[in-house]
Amino acid sequence: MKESKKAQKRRKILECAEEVMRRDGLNKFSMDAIVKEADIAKGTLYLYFKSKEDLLAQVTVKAREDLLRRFKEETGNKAEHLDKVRAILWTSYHFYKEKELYNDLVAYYEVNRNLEDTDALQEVGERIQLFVLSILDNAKQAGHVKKDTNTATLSLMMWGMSNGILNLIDTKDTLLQKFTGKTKQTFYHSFIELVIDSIRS
Amino acid sequence: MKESKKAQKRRKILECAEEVMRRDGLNKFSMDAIVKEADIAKGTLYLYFKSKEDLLAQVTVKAREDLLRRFKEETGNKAEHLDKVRAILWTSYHFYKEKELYNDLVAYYEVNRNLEDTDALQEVGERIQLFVLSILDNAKQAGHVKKDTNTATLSLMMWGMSNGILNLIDTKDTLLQKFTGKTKQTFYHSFIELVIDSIRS
Amino acid sequence: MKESKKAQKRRKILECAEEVMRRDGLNKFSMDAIVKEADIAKGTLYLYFKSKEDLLAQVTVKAREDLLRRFKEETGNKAEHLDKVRAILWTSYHFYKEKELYNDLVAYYEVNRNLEDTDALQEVGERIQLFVLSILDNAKQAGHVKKDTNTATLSLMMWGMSNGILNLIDTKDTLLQKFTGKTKQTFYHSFIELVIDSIRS
Amino acid sequence: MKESKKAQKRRKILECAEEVMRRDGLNKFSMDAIVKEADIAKGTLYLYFKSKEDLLAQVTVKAREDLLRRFKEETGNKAEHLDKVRAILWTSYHFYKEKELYNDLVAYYEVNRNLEDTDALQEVGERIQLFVLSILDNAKQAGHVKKDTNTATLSLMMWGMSNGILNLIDTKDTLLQKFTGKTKQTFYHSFIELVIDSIRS
DNA sequence: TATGAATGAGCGTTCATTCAT
DNA sequence: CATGAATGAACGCTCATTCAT
Repeated sequence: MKESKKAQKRRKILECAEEVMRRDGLNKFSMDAIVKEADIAKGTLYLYFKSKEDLLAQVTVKAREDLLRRFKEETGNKAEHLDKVRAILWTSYHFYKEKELYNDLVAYYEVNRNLEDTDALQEVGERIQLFVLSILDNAKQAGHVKKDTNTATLSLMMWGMSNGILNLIDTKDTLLQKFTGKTKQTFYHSFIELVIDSIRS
Repeated sequence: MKESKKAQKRRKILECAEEVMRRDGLNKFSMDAIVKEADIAKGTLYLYFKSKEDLLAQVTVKAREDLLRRFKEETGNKAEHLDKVRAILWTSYHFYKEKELYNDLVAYYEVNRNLEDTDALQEVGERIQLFVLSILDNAKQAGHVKKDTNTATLSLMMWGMSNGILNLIDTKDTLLQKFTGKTKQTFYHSFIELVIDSIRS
Repeated sequence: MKESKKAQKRRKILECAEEVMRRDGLNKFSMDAIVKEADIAKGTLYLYFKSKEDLLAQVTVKAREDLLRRFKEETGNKAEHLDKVRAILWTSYHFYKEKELYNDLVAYYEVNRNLEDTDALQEVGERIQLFVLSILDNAKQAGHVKKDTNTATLSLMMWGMSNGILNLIDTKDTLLQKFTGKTKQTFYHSFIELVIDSIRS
Repeated sequence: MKESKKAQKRRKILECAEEVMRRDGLNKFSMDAIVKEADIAKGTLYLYFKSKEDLLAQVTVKAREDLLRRFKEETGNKAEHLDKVRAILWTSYHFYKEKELYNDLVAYYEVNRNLEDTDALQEVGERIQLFVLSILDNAKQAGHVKKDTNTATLSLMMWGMSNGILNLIDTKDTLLQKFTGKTKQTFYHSFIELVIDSIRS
């Protein structure tokens, strides 16, 4: 399986790239650092990824795929429909706590508007949306969510809002303490309940 | 009026810097580009701003001050308490549409964790929070907002959520169309009503 | 006395320049630092000194004049001819310990060959040589120095050698300790006695 | 022989660097000039030397190694012990005449106190001292040098004095002519005999 | 005479990308 | 497939000097 060997190496490089990005920051990391971390030659890196931007996009795709997998795991555990919704939001929180890189990637793409989502990037984004949408639709059908809720809109809105809250939590810790006296987790809990309140029937 | 002449030039440079940042992106813009845009010599730029980071911080301060001014103007026009809250959120929206740079700046400082907010930067951030808080407190006192609402938490949460939504609107337009069929404005309207619903008594 | 007022300011700037050169080093100091130290405007500095190089030359002239003055004081105290010669060499040592800048200046001019001695610089150099020469000639005439000593040659040689030794003392302290176990002062003493031994009759 | 090819290029760059330093001066030379002289790209220079300071240190090491090699050659030719000592001093003279850069390098590291000698730099300096010391010790053991001579002290002193004299010769030619009428070589000869006189038994 | 804002060539260094082997 | 030496444009920043006021 030559095929699998190549894929394996690709995965290894991707993991090293994640590590380097986490360590050095999305604005500072260099291709050199990745090459060193992965213990490969400069040219080899360009054999697998055609540019720095491409590598960044593929790391992002992987991160989003990981997130989707976690969504599925965590919602699978829950019986109640609204708990599944809560699980989605808490997973975003925990995912960010474990691998803050993910949220950096989101923000990075937002700041660098001219980096347009690649096809693969869009595709996994859509898969995430579709999954969240299915959770919401089921909850609605089961009557646990207001009849007049536009689930598609809500699905996207949850994504936007939770990213915004996570960024705030991540960078405005002092302000958070000073104004609310709450921990990050308590603050995020308040956010989740605000969302749930506004949709529950 | 020597004073005013220097201040005038400073303002001019700041405006050129804004333009360049908008055009080239916060991660890509160069001091050279600003120098060229402002039609001044390299050294002159460093006469007014001691480093690239300093310049960035001062542009951010200016943007936040502009935002606060707009908050005051727009809430001043409204009679109803909840309309004042709506005005805050709509102002963020319009402000971003006119000067999308502002939201990038917010996110930028969030992505670059080790760029610590300067004193001036923090101070204006707090002034914004305090202003929004006063609006919410008044609304609560007047009985238009639920008794059990934690206004300080809400104030911060509104900031986080609206930034997240604005980023999403800005970068995921295709997704927005595909999933909801809504315009940016309609989508943002839904967001505002979700917030209002969850706080009104 | 407008004249004296100008001369006074010139002297003040010169002293500030010395201070800055001592503090920041001959290779690192900037005209800005001098302007700040002397509390004058940039343009004013250039009113008194036509360039950085000119300023450096004039500081050097002043340093050499100070050295010559000290030579005269210290040799004046001594009765014995050979003690006067010793006094010359010890004065170089103490002068360097108090104002190491002097030796830096010497070295600086040596490293920067294309900085040619200005007329004023040469002139004070010659005055120093003539003074040392007169000390040596008197000692020779008094029979305390070998008859066949070429005093002019010796005078220059003493200058060269003591500068070399002072530089070595200044920068190779570790080597000095490791190889000889001597203090700077003891080492310099050995040097002086080597010189005296080789000329005394 | 990949190894040798890299070493060869390193040597070539080192030689070009020497040439540029000689031409432009140790305080003025730029990395750009070296790149141009060696006809390589800017980045290539940094592939071989990690900074300007590193390059300077390595050029100095090379110069000192060359000097030591010459010391060994020239002393090897001589039968008499004192002629070996003379050979050391004459070698310094000739070495400086051929590659005046060497003495500048010595002085440069002395002027720039905070450029600490790297390990390699110190090590070759010590090797030189040890070699000279061995010459002096042999001469002493053979009874050609005074019994009470401290050879370690003398070894260092010879280094210091000859550097001082060479600098003087190099930069005070006019003074030398005017005061002594001697050529550089004759003057240096006088210096050597002064040293020899003061140590011979 | 004194000022200090303005200049701009120049610096050391980095790094994404290429290509001959 | 893999290598890693080589590239060179671009970067943020400095500073001696000038000149209009």
